[in-house]
Amino acid sequence: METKTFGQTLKNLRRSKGITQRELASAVGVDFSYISKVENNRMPAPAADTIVKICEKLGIPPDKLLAMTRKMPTPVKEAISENPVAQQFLREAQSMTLTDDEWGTLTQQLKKLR
Amino acid sequence: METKTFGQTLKNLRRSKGITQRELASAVGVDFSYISKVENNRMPAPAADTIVKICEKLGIPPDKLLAMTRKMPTPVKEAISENPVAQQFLREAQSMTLTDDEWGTLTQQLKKLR
DNA sequence: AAATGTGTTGACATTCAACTCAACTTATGT
DNA sequence: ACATAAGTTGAGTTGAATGTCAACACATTT
Repeated sequence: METKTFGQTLKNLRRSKGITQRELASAVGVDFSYISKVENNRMPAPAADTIVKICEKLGIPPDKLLAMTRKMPTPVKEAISENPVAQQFLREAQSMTLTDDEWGTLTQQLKKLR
Repeated sequence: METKTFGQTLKNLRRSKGITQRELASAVGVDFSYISKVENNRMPAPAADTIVKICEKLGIPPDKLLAMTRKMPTPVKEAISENPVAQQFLREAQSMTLTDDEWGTLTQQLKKLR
């Protein structure tokens, strides 16, 4: 399981779409030199919301890149942090160290809720 | 439902255990004047990890105090944010804007998992 | 009353995230 | 070879989070 860095992964994705750093940067609203640094791991990964914008420009879902950074997009974070019951749920879940399958089960049950 | 502030709640808890600000502070690893400010709402609530330490010293579960803040302990945050499946669950949940009852139901189902 | 323990306040400090800006280098097309 | 496009690098900025330190006030004990 050779884990690539966030920067390398981003660089590959961007190139595969034939987009320059400048194009990506201006679409996202940051300086292109910042993209360069991120791609070369000179800086930590961007804020979650910036990652989401990057993925929009690249036309891909943000899940993979987000998961590499241990960051959460603002809407998700707020939805959770404003709700004590949700927090309770997450603390339980964490202390149980759920498997992926179990998370999947919960997602199913979540959908059945409506 | 008269909601007490974090500071007031902490002050009551600490006093009920007969602990001074200095004792608590040194057990937690912060300056006692910081505890004072938090108790008097001169500062925002401490970092989640600090709250956990406070509760350890007080001999109580951190849930109640944590729930009063919008913060999540590092282990919890990391466990969910580095797991794509968990993130997917959260994105779903967030987009559905679950009620407290629904979160409660999920917590029940979570416990039934084992 | 003096000493000691406890609490409060204002000003300042540190760390980190998340960048920007200007200058430079390298690669590419004509 | 030259111009232009693309990428890299160093230094500095801004703001939020999370505190520290010194000075003082109040309360309690001896």
